[in-house]
Amino acid sequence: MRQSQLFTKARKEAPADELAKNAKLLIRAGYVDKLQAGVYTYLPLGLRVLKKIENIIREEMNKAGGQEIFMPTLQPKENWKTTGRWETMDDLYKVSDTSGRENALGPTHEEIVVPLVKQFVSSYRDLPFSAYQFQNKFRMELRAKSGILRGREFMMKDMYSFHTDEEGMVKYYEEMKKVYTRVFTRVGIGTTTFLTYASGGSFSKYSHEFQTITPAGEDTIYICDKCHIAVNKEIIEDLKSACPECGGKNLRTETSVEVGNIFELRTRFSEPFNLSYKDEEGKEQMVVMGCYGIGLGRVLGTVVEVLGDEKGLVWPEAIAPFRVHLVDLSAGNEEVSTYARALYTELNACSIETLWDERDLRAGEKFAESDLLGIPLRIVVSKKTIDDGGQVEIVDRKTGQVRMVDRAEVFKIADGSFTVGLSD
RNA sequence: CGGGGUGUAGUAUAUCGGUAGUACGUCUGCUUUGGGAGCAGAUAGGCCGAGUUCGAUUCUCGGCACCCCGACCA
Repeated sequence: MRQSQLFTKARKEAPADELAKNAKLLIRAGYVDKLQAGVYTYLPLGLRVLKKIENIIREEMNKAGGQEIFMPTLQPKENWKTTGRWETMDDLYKVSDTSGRENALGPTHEEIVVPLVKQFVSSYRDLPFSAYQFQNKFRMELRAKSGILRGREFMMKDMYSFHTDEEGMVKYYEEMKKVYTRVFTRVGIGTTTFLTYASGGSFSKYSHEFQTITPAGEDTIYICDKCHIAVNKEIIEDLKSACPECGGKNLRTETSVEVGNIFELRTRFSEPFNLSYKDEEGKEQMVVMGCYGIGLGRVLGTVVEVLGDEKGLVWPEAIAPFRVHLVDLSAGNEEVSTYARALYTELNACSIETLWDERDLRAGEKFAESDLLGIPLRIVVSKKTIDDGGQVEIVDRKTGQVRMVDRAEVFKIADGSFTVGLSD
């Protein structure tokens, strides 16, 4: 994409009232726009990142056998009455239309997915399976905060699994722990994200959260480095400050943000909707459920919190909006301009996503903005690089390492065999 | 929801009970071109409502919005 055609523009300064690093950087760089507290627009660059995160999650969910669906936001009051949550869920948005009909704006989708699958499940032969979706959730947070980390409307992946018995559900649940670990590794926060024991609420003994260490978080976790797991604040007392896996008491305290969670729902929702099946003997049994959530915006914001530096955003390759930022310093020089255009065309031909900054601006401005945008590899083309024997300069955004390389070498990026900053 | 803070141009800010100033941005022109460059010109602002006052952006009250702390967060 040509940067001159991008309708958003980077700003020099962040809004004064934003304190959260993720909000400051994402707004400055033109990735998101705040409409109101906890409600954000994803602009072209931000949406590209969000979609990449979405696709990684989609791949992993599909691998785990998940079937993608898309359920409505507008949900009839009756469904929520059935589970009792119309009254008990404090952060439920309730809307009524001119006919007086009341609906909930979905904060989660058990109330929808359970009646849905009830239509299709009647025998043990129909189980198990899992269904998931990417959907905007609405939660009336009394206090939206921390930029995009805690919003009132946010994109979430929610998956629901259905099983004949607890054993099958637990097996799948255990599998999902691994799937989630893979997701967070792939989006670039693997080393700072911990499977965390949390309170099971009304459903089971424990649930599990995925917590990423960052001072921007609002949770406290206790990490057992030996087992590479953590325990959250709510249950650390119950566990007598010991690791639930090895019993060790040598736990490290960290501030963290919850990027995902998995719950054993068991029959909490199958009961009220009477979601049952006939077993091998023809006996009626309750379907056993699990559910698995990941907040996409929160993952994006967390990556910014963890990796962003004083110059701006820093994206892991897997979720960067573009792979290459082609900084063209031709400044009206035909030779340089032609060279840059040809390079851009070739990069596109190799399917290397490239943002070409062909705007007529001074170099300093372009570099500063390039740093802000955080695209992993910067390729600089200028009079200087051309006079240097037709080489280009490649800069690794993360490490700041600079290398002059032969032009042909640039295209090794296409098959991943070339990365700046790695050993020579 | 309890407490605290802040509302002035697109952004960041200054001043003031009496014509609202600066920087950045944006627009025009010229120069410049490896770290947010220069010159000239232009553009654009007092959150909303009520009260006090000859006069309110400024003082008072109410509302709203945003940020922070707490509570809450299947």
